[in-house]
Amino acid sequence: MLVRKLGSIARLSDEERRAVMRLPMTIRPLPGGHDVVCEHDCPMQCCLILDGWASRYQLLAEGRRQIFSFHIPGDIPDLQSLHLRVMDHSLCALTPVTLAFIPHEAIRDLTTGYPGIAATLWRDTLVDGAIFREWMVGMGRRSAYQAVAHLFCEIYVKLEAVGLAENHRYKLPITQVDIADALGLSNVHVNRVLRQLREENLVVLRNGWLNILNWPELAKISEFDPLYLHVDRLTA
Amino acid sequence: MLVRKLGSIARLSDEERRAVMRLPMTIRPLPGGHDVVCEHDCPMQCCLILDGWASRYQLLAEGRRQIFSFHIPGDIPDLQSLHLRVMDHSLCALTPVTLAFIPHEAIRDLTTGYPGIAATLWRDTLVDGAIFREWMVGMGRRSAYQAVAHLFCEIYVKLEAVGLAENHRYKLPITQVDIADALGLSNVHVNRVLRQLREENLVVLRNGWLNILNWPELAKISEFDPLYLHVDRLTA
DNA sequence: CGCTCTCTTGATAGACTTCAATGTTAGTGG
DNA sequence: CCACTAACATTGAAGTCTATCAAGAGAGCG
Repeated sequence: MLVRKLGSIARLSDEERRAVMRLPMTIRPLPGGHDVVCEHDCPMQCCLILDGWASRYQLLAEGRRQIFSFHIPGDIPDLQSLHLRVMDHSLCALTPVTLAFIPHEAIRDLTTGYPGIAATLWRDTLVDGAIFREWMVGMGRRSAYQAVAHLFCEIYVKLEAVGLAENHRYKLPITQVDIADALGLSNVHVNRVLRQLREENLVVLRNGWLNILNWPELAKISEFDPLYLHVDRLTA
Repeated sequence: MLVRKLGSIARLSDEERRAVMRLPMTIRPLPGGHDVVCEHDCPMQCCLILDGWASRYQLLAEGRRQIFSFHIPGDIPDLQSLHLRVMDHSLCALTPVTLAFIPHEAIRDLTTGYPGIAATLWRDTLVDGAIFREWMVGMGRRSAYQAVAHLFCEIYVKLEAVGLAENHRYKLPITQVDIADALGLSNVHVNRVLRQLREENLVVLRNGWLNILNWPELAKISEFDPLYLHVDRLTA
């Protein structure tokens, strides 16, 4: 899985591929809703998502919550702990997940020995940052309607890039509250936006499945430009 | 300058220090308001800010703008171009700036030869991302009042960390429009929030100088916790 | 079957925006 | 030294988007 992920970002030499394969991993399932790491933790390992969804978030006073990102299989959502000792946010499983834990030390040895792999992982954190910026645009300068549409576009492109979605349709195992906390909205308003999107025959979200009925229009109204996802590396 | 910056993040060995000193640089001044790199550019160099302020931003339809970050001397605001070919946002000088341009190739050679330096720069992009996340919290889950206060706290800590501010007072060479575009607000509302902060004897912004009159209270109302800036490395 | 979680909808309220006008400051040139 | 300009800051009034509160409807689960 990791080889596949890294290979999708940059070409790996055979030697690099073997080195990645040698990484020690502890595979462990975790039930949905459970935290993987919490704010203020100082983890000694990173995790690779083999199956399921996760999200990074932070809790604030009065029950407020901000979700920073959604993660899908192939992601390493806590790669930052490799170089930042203390977690400044938490990571939780949105669904039951299967995680492969890799000790920091092993990753550090790998990146020291193979600068190309270091660059590839580094690039991953840069894309991570690019997605944060795009979410900032959504919260700061887009309407709730556009923001929700944009999120659905983004998730589709990410899922499709790793072969987990096609035909503008995908499993979206998150609640409306999650969407609200990701976009800085209230759950009530998310519900209304979803209804509007449904009534306009753009998107239908039902029973955990998202169906994009009119992709061109959805991308247009949300001003979606996938450039920031930088999935173009190999095709460019 | 670069040595100082990197040294403030992690200890450099003498050899690493010498390698950094050998980096080829082209120093060039730029007038305020000018773009350094634009969205869709494919730069072949990064720039280190020697003097002045810069900001990263994106323009949207109907004159909307989202500012992603403010940068001060010592920052390398376009480090992402090292690994992401196409710029997904722009970088402009907020004030007249002095920039040191370093070719990508030189940085790549450096990071390949010195994994410790690679890790240090990588860490820098991780902190960059952490700041984005905190801004997301501000736009998504904090009131305008809190968000403005939080921004002032953040900038102070960043400036103080590089010795450019003390006594809870600093030069803030940005307009209210800039603040609005950074926080996803209107300039009118920023003005009102500033008035409120002034009337409550918390912060005064006048003639480009920011004066924090009551730091503890300001940090408290904005829920400011500097953990996410990760300036603790050497002291921890 | 009852419990809990999530979704849905209406009514009301508040935060923030937009529009528009005026005041202020700094810089420029006569 | 003063008029003139341009950019930035300030204020009021009106409007809109989104939040909050509240209540009911489904859906999944032991």
